[in-house]
Amino acid sequence: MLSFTEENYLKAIYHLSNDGQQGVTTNMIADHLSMRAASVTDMIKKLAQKEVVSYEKYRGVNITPTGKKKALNIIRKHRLWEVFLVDKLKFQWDEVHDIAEELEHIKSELLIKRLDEFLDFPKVDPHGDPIPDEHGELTMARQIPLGESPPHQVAQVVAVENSDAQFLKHLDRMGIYLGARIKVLEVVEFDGSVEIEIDNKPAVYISKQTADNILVTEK
Amino acid sequence: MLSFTEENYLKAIYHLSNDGQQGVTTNMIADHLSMRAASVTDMIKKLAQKEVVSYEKYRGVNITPTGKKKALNIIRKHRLWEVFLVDKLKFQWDEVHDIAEELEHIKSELLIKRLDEFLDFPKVDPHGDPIPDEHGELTMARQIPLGESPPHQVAQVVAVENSDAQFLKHLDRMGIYLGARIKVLEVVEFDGSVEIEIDNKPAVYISKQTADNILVTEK
DNA sequence: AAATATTTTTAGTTATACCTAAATTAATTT
DNA sequence: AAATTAATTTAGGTATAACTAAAAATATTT
Repeated sequence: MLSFTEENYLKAIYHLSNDGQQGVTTNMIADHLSMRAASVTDMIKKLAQKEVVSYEKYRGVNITPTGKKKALNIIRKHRLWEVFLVDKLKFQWDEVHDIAEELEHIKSELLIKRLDEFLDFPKVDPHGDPIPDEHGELTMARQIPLGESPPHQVAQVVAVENSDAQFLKHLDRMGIYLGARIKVLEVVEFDGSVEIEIDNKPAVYISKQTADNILVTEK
Repeated sequence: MLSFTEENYLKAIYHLSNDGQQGVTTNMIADHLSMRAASVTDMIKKLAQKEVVSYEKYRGVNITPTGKKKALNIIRKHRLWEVFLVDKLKFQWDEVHDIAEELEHIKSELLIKRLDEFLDFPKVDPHGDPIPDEHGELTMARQIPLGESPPHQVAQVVAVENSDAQFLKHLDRMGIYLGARIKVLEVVEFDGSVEIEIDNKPAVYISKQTADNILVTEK
């Protein structure tokens, strides 16, 4: 059984190990969780002893299959609660992250089973991120940053890389939302900003930083 | 701000101080929380410093007005979550306590406001206990026998006058449970039997004897 | 009222999860 | 390859919330 804190570390390690080619470093974890490197080293040892990560001194950590399954289960709970908050309690999709961060640690498999049922087995959360199934399987379409979408082809917003309230507010002001259809007209060489058409409305420019944080799938 | 643990102590003290004629003793709290008396003494000092209880050595504790308000807020959350679990997620009323014990500590006033709305402002939990309002006011609604509930107005089952296994089994078969919403359609002159609608399902008749033993509050 | 029993508190210990400062290892420059 | 820089770990410390054992205060019996 993992503690609240251990669960948060494990989730961070999962998110930071993109495909797990090489180990996640101590500093990466410390940054991500706003914690000091020394504290991270302590916790890594505990997680290694519980066999949810493998760890070699100075070499970073790798999540084990057991750990990955546990991480995906936490993510499943987080995303199901987000769906609940938006679909049932009428929260905005940019308001739900922090609350779900707490709800995801409630311990009851039956609760999650019933919640899933109540929400009619959603496949994605309000940010467009896929919800792992009860076995920890994640099935999803390939997601690419908006700037990499081929020009003059319609793509659909399915997720954001950043759940910052400020960023989400910015998207809202620009008229960009989950499910929006966007056509890239041009990527500006100079600064990487992107000229786009949202839902066939007049073209606008968005910064490279914004474009990088919007994930789309080809339609 | 109180920690998870402090909240649990405060709740225990509230429950143990029936009207607060005299102080709650260290041992009472220790028993109630399955903890050692020495640990309780430590925590009491902390709670006294935070001014949610008043404390005099060897004399037990009394909850302060501030503390009482906080305790009632936690109880409010607990009971609202219980309503959610039973009404929406189809749990049995005897399965929900432990889960609500965790959910009650989620920190978000907005969440509770929205949950209350979503549940249609329930006045009692699935065990028939009253839900404090957002100001910490506990208005125990007047309990009346079902037969005296005004026709065509929804009432909620809050208690039974009779705890006979046979009677309870009968209620169960009829689909009547604590927290059920019942609308009286008509009281039959001839024999006093009552035509009711339970949770908006097709109307049924119950005998006068049964109706007299079901206590409801107006919703 | 003295003796005994019970309750409560104090003092000192443990585990968790964080921290700072110093030491060590690894990576990068020169 | 040596020197410097950066990353990581170790060592030791703090706060929280529990514990045991002993001391002190209160309550009950005789």
